Amino acid sequence: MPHVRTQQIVDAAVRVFMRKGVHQSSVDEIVAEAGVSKGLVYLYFKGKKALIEAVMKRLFAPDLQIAQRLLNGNEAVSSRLQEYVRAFAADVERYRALLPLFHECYSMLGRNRRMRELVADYYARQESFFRKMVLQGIVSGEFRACDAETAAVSLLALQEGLIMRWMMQPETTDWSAQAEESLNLLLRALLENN
Amino acid sequence: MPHVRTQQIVDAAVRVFMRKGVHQSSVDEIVAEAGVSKGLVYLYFKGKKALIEAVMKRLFAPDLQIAQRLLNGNEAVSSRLQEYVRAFAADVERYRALLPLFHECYSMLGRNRRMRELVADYYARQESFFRKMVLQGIVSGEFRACDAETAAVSLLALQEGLIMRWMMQPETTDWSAQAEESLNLLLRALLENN
Amino acid sequence: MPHVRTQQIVDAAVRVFMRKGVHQSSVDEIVAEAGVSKGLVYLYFKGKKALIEAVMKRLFAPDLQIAQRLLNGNEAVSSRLQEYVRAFAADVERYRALLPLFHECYSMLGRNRRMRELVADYYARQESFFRKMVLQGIVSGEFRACDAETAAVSLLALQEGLIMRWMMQPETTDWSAQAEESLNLLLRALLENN
Amino acid sequence: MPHVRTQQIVDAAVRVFMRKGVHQSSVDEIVAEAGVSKGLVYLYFKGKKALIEAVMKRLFAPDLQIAQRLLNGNEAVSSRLQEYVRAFAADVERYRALLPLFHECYSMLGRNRRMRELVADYYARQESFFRKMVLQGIVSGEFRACDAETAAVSLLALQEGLIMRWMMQPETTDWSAQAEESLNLLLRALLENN
DNA sequence: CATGAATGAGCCTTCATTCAT
DNA sequence: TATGAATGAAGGCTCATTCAT
Repeated sequence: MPHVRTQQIVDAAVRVFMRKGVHQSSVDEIVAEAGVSKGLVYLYFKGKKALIEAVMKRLFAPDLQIAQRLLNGNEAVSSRLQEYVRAFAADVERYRALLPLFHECYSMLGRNRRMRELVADYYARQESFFRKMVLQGIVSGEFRACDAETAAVSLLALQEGLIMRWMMQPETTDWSAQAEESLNLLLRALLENN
Repeated sequence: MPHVRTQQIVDAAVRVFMRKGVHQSSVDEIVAEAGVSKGLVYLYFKGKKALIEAVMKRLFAPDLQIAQRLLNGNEAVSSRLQEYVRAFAADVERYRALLPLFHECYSMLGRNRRMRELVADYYARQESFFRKMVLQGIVSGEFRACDAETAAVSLLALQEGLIMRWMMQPETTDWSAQAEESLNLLLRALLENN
Repeated sequence: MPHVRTQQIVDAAVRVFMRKGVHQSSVDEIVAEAGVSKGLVYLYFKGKKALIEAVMKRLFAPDLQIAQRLLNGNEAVSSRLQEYVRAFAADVERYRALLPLFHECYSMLGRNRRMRELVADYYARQESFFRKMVLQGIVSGEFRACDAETAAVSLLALQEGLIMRWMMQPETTDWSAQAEESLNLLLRALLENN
Repeated sequence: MPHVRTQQIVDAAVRVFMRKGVHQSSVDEIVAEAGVSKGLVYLYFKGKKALIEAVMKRLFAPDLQIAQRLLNGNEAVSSRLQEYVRAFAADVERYRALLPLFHECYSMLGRNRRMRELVADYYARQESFFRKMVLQGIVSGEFRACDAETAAVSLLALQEGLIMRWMMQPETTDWSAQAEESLNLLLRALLENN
């Protein structure tokens, strides 16, 4: 799968998709951007749909690395969640041009099983990360004995909602701070002596 | 603008978009659904883009009526927010087939100023509703003296995030309850004696 | 069905198919020949396949008119069959450039149900014509009491086989005479006092 | 030409052509079926056209062995022709999946000189066989003094026509019997005392 | 106001063929 | 001999948009 040519084409597709959106981009444009022939795309991908899926797969991949690292940290869960939010905010900042892409993908969910599985998998992992973090907090006595599932769902929803808000108001200057404040508000509901 | 023919076409467009999505729907299909001629669509709308915008305008409109009513209520803010969540959940349940449509719109935000304004306006109103509610709570002593802006943003983000989650996991049986639990968690961070 | 535009497109398709064959002809060429836009073809025909079917339908149609006329004649069956062969030979002569077309169609029979039905129908009618003629001959005492079915099948086979032979040896000068001689040979097996 | 690799490729091509037809088959499929590399095909054949020609050459080749054997037989010509028909019917039965292939070839005749020569040669041999048989019959007094050429042409046409009929009506159960009946009818026109 | 026949640019995809290795 | 990655021309088809009536 990490074939050099696959990489090259997916990279180009990401760039073109960022510029024009998925539906407005033609295979010709991707081909031109990648510097390969049109036929080659169909040698490595079954069609445009498959290429889109590959692009999304690639875009979803890196987000979970931060989570994995933080899961094994020693600091307070609150601190680690705050660090996560900061890292995530930086990530989103860097790939902000990709946000519309995600929404295009989300809009396919009802009609594309592969895409649905891809996205569902990503969200399951994210939720799992939050749940584990909350459980760590409860076990260590940092958090009160709340329902970890509800907390995880709320944290995830908060994250997603903030991204959406950010997409709609790109002029917000200090998005990272806003995200942290929201997180802190929610943490207040989780912390023990509060 | 509220011409009877305009209405007829937009209604048909909504139905077709629900069935197939915005990009997969052709003007021919909408025309057939509306029972009008193709030329008529171009008499009332400048093009497909304008039609999509009209459709979204219509879809964004009604959601805020509940909010307006609750804003003038007498019960505790917590109760009214809970009621809002229930009403909203019921609404989303009813129009769940439209969710992908919204995402298609969101994906246009970067390249369509009209759409951006439309959506931004909607979110501004939503946020305003939450902010006013929080302020009411603070004034009445129900909520502690927190930052109303942050609270409003968080409530809005929570709402959006939950919708997205629901879209991705349509099998979730009791979505309304889940939403209420998340709201309660956040309320815990806002209530005075907690 | 006999829409003026349909006619126009089918006519053009016949001409292009005659020049290049079915598979070597592109829709663009047909469109250019017909002097209409590409989209129009797809307004009247579901696709290239459907267009080919329409072409064949048209080509099969006229052959049966002669047969119908001869069926109601008063002369001896032998004479009328001879006349049929002459008329048919003239017809084939005129449309000789179309013969490869028929073979292209025949080669589709296994993978195209519509085409199969079309051709089967044509052959059923032809056979019916020959059977009725033979029966007329038997009833009138011109022919001996033979199996009309076998005779019809043989006449039909003879006709098809001669066409094929002619296609393969276009240089044959007097094809009509050859066809008549073959018919006479077969008639010898059918006539009473022989 | 009878190189082992050539054989291997042509064999594979025949199998693929039988499954999908000439035009619907890609070089890739033939290559996969043959288990060789794509480049190799172009090493042994100038292109797809040349490969098709090689395939047809192979398919036309074996049919004449029966004829040769029967030509040297001692039995009555009628009997031998009947035997020929039976053998031929069995042959066609066995290779019925190839019939569409022949029609695809026939449709190329007008635009492919090589193919034309190939087919013409085959038919010349077939006709020659029938002519010799008829002449044997005339010499031996079994047949009346008819025009051997006309008789041969008729026999050949009958054979071809019957094959075509069979291709179009694959459901015909006893094709061999039908063929024999048709032959007998024609023989009636050739036999002396009739 | 209203129609719907007509347009044509543009898209995705296929596939015979080549060539560096 | 043999490979198979790479090519790119060409094809079928869609669909937003126009315009004569």
